[in-house]
Amino acid sequence: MTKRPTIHDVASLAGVSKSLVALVFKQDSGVSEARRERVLAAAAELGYTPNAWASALRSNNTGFVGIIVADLHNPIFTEIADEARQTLAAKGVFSFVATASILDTPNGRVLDPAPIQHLLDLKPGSLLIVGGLPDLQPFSSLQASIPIVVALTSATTLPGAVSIRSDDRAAMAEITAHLSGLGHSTVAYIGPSGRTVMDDRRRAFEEAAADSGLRFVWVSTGGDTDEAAGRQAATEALALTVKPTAMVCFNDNIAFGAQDAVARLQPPRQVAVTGYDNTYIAGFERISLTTVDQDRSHIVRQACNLLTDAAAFEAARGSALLVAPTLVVRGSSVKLTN
Amino acid sequence: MTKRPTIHDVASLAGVSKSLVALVFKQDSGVSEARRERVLAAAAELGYTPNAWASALRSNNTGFVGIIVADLHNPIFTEIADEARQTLAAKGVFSFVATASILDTPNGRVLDPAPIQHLLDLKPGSLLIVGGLPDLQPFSSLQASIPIVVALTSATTLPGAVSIRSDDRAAMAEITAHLSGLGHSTVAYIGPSGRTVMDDRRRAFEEAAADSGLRFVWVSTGGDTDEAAGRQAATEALALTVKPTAMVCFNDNIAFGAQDAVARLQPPRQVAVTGYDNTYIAGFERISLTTVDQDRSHIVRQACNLLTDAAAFEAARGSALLVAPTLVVRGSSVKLTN
DNA sequence: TTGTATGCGTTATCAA
DNA sequence: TTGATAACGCATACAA
Repeated sequence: MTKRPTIHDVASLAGVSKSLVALVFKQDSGVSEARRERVLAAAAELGYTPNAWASALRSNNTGFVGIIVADLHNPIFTEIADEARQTLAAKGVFSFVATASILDTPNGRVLDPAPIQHLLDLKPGSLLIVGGLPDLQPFSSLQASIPIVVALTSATTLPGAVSIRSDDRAAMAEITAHLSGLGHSTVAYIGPSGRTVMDDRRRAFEEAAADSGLRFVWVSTGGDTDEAAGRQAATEALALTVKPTAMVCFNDNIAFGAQDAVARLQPPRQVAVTGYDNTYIAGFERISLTTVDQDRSHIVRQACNLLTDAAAFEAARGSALLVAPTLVVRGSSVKLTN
Repeated sequence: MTKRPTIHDVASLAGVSKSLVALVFKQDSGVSEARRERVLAAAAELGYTPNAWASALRSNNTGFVGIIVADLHNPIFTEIADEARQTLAAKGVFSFVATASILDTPNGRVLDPAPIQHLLDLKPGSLLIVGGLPDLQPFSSLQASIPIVVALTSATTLPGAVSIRSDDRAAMAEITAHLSGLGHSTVAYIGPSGRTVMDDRRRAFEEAAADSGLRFVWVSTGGDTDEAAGRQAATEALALTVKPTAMVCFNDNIAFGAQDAVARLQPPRQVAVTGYDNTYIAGFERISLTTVDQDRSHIVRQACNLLTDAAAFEAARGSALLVAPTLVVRGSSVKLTN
């Protein structure tokens, strides 16, 4: 194995001290042109690149952005993470994505501290958390020292963080208005409970549904947010004695499961389904899911700005930014027929 | 900010030397029960966890598995990465997922070396690469020193690595037999070219199609593998003078795009579509995509075994393991009607 | 402008 | 069995 060249190797090849090499790779000024070129040439010859983590160990600040994805299975999480990574890269800021790991224990779901801790050991200059985590405890001691932005959920237990999410009340008002306009009067809400977004969104639905004069029932998916849980809960909802003619789902994944449940109905029956997130799948012709667009790029832009501009973050610290959602109407929200 | 406790803090609280604390956290034996308990108690009180990267710096070996995901947009990549992470965690092995970043340059697509380099700086004990990368250069100097496993593609430029992928020839033979059994005789292949899996899979299709006596045409998606490229290429294919009655797609994402193109046909016309990967989306009732199942869990199990068992890896070094695929027949592969 | 010394949190080596 | 010391690759204060 060819060992990776270090600052030491470059220094000895260029015939200078290690400090000088460090200087060349840090600042623009403070080193003479002649030496700078010698160092750069030596570095190029050896193929040297700085070891960012060794430097982090020493300086306690690398300036990179740590990105934590709550769940790889939800496309909107990976899309946001990926877009953030690209946006930051365009600004010349490096980011590192880590995925959270949820452990199923007898006491319920717990956040595995290890992957998080490992990312934090890397000493990120700021942190972006995408999606809801069972537990924000590992970050509580950090919120004073680095900017933390939480996207797609609110960070109630992290008062020093900034959260950016779409306005659920506005979204649910649009959805219920849309459905009642289509003639629906009995609607089921299919979604989980337990964490902030989950409960907030459901309550937002319930208020909006009441305002629109809809009869509604909530069928829980437990703590799950995937299509399997959606399929199961929707199947239950469709078997209720007071049959809902529309199902409003917590997110797209659950809605896809609900669509499955509708497709399997015997005898066939048309039931409207709506989602939340506008993942790319919702736009497929065969899916055509009416859903709420969270304005991904706006969320990402805002998040990246806060993550890289300390003053902007301080000004926003502790606030919960709401982004205006848009209802994307597609074929899944069918008109009521009888 | 409360600083994270270090080995130093634990040592002074327990009234022992740092070396002893390190020993306690390293091995089971070699330290007296009395001291071990004192150290453990102190560590618990302070909430100490070792800083893995500082230890990597010194020991040159952390034992963790680095996982590189080629593309977050493809569900099978994230699913494999996630399942590998869980499988390794069950074995008590920590893994860290990094996502590759592809840069669009005038010279075509290039792998951004930075994220890769950063992961390698962490000194993984072994490496899992999920999906095809434009360039395996950054790993060439590494293949002698640590086990590298490449999943879902072959590593032609990395002779020291082990690749695990499904048998494209077997899969394509099944697909073409299935389609010709349904009465199809003119089939379009929708897929990219340029990298190994891309070209291999296409050639496998062409051979199988010829063997099955099918007429076929290839409509390229360029270098793209997403649904937008699939939609576009499939639209072209459907407009050909010799109209294909079936479209075999490189992967599920492209197939979803192809399904979109079919759905938009005016006047409506039934065209069979097949995919490759059996992502969870393919199983949705409204999608019902006939596709090739790569036997995810078998691939993951095999990969994780090689990544954690040095002897097993050495025995397999340089080989390309083929996993038997299964054709999952669903509603999208319609019978030929006229 | 350049070099020396020291420390980040850890492990490895060697004595005791 | 335990402790002192050096080193990993780098950054920073300070001296030259």
